[in-house]
Amino acid sequence: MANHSLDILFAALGDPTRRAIIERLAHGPAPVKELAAPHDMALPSFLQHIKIMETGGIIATRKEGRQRICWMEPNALIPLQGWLEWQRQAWEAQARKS
Amino acid sequence: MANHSLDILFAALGDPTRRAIIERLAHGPAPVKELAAPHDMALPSFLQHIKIMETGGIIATRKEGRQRICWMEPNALIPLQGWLEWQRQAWEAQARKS
DNA sequence: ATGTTAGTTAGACCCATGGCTAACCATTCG
DNA sequence: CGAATGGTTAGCCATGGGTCTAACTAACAT
Repeated sequence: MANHSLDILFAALGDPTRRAIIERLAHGPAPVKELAAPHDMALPSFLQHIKIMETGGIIATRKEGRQRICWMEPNALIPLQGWLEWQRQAWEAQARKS
Repeated sequence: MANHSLDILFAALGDPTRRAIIERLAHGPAPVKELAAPHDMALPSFLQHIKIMETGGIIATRKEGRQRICWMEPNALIPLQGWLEWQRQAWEAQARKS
């Protein structure tokens, strides 16, 4: 079961900066500047993370004046929950047999 | 919230070979040879994946004769489910406000 | 004792990732 | 207009991840 979208999603969440962005956006949209503020990192480096999550479908963005507003794509993480749940159930089914 | 263990867990699941190993082990323990069989890959490369998951606490292993048996560490993935669920709830709480 | 099986260790290689600076646009403010 | 703000693009660099081959060890089979 080589699922390319799981590759991208799991890899995206493997970085603490990106998880922090998600944690922030879960509470509502924000411009790049505000998202970047807590991360001691040059803006271009930070923007890279934004782009990774946008192309991965985890967040979406729109240009508004000179700002770029970012927000969660709330269903993006469902495949991950699905996969994890699947594993858990497979495990429990086999554990019950022994 | 820089959680190092989430780093390791998410990164581990970002690789399709490693997810496949988990999917297999969810159905019960197996020796390295059997795990490696479906993966067109040299044994040392494959062993690397095993080691990553073992040090990440996702699987455990024991030497048995000349084989090494691997099995799931069934609670390892709980932090991931926890984090995902947390995000989902944060999102829903803020969505309700608008 | 010899050969075969199943891992293991060591070393090398390549490319993707994550970070930087410098220079450049586009929008808004005074 | 001119300066400041918020992003963006381009190019560089170091590190790490995933792969390989070659050579070695430990256990089992004959």
